[in-house]
Amino acid sequence: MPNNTPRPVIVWFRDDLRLSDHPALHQAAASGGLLICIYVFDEDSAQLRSPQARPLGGASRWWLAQSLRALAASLEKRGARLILRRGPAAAIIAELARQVDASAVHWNEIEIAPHRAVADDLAEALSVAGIDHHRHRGDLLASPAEVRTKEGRGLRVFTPFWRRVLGLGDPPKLLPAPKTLSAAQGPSGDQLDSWMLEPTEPDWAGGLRESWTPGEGAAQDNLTAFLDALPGYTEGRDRPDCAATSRLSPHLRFGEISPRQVWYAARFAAAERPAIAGDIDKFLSELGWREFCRHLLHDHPDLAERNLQASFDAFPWITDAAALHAWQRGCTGYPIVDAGMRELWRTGVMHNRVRMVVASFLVKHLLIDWRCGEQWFWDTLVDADAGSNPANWQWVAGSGADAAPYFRVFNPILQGEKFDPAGDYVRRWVPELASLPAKFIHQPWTATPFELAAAGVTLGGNYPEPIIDHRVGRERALAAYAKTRQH
DNA sequence: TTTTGAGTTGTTCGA
DNA sequence: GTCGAACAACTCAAA
Repeated sequence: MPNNTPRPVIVWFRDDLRLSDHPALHQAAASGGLLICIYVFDEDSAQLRSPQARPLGGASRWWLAQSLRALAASLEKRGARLILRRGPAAAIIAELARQVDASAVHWNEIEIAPHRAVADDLAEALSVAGIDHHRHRGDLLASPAEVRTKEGRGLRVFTPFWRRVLGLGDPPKLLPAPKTLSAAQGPSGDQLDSWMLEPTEPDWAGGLRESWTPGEGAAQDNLTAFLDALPGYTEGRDRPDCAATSRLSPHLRFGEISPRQVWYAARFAAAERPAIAGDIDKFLSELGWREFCRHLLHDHPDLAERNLQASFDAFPWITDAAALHAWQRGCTGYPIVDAGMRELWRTGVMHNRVRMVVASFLVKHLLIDWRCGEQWFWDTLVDADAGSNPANWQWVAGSGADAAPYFRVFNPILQGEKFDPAGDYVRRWVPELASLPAKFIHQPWTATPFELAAAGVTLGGNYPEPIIDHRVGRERALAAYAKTRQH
């Protein structure tokens, strides 16, 4: 006698913690089966235990926990449930699929080699078990296969790369969030707290909570508010003392919003307001950089490990634990650098302009290997992305694709005066300097003892002396780069 | 195959 | 104070 109960359909959530424009969820819901939604916290698959797939950093773990709560809540609102499991994803999902006699498993692809490899394992296990699987398009505007040179290589210069992506036209149309979901009587899962994603003793996440609301709803709100305030983005985006950036990066990182959604929202805003077309193009090109870095990672899975330009393998990096520590804690004596590093520690992000300044300082003034900086960012950024983080560090160091020329050494005083002219950004994150006049805020050592005393600043006391003289650091960097170029 | 033009984000120096 | 040149040479993409 035939069983009329529809068989369940599994949706495997990954870096796509949203309901709208979610191809896997959309298809699964449309297929009419009863849904089982699952997220697997996977630090156990062999493919994810290599240098090419590092465990999440502390800040990212915190974000993940909040984002999963938000996703679970919005699934429940629509009648479904999020099941949490921990362990090797392929084995766990294949086993679940057999247990519940699933008719199919759906997921969105992650175009990162180790994640693809895990998905390949699952696909194989499901095929053996005779269960359908559907791999849906991932969170890229274009697939790496679509953007190749005539010789079949990936593009390594941004401008031609982005022209090619733009030439492909609009990405696939957006998919609406399913209005209601029919959930299967699902098996049980883990309690989120048992994963210990959030810090307890000490609880250092206070600054993250103050700064962010993870989840799809907040991501959409941020996007709308940002596009409303977009005029002037092209200049404003470089000003850490102004709130001109989109603040979408961690939402994109965890797939709470898709790049396609950002793309269409921006294009719609441009159509409505032709006057801001230039600002829109500039903003979309930032999405292009995310895309570029991910394509680069696709072609170079060891991007976080290995210099893209092999000539840098001989670079004379210095091991200096004390200097690295001073940089990490925001105690270099350069206010703009220290402000950035403290913003990062407190909020899990750093303004883009300041990221370049602190990165240049670590790599060029201190001659510390870019991988040390990349790893620190990986641990402390809520938007730490497997593509963007190493690609941009390599860009600053000069070892990357389309890299900055060696002689581009950011002057931390000049950068501060140019992009934080009144010193508001420094005052916010380095409060011990808050009473200094703007004239000295980016170079407190040039103030007289009287002026320092009046502002309550003691150099070498409550604020450090510069750990290296700018001119000395610059000359030393240029000399080191000159040596590398001879190879 | 060869050639050509171009390449995210800067700083310093001297006229 | 402002402005242009120098800071190198190399790789990439496309014609």
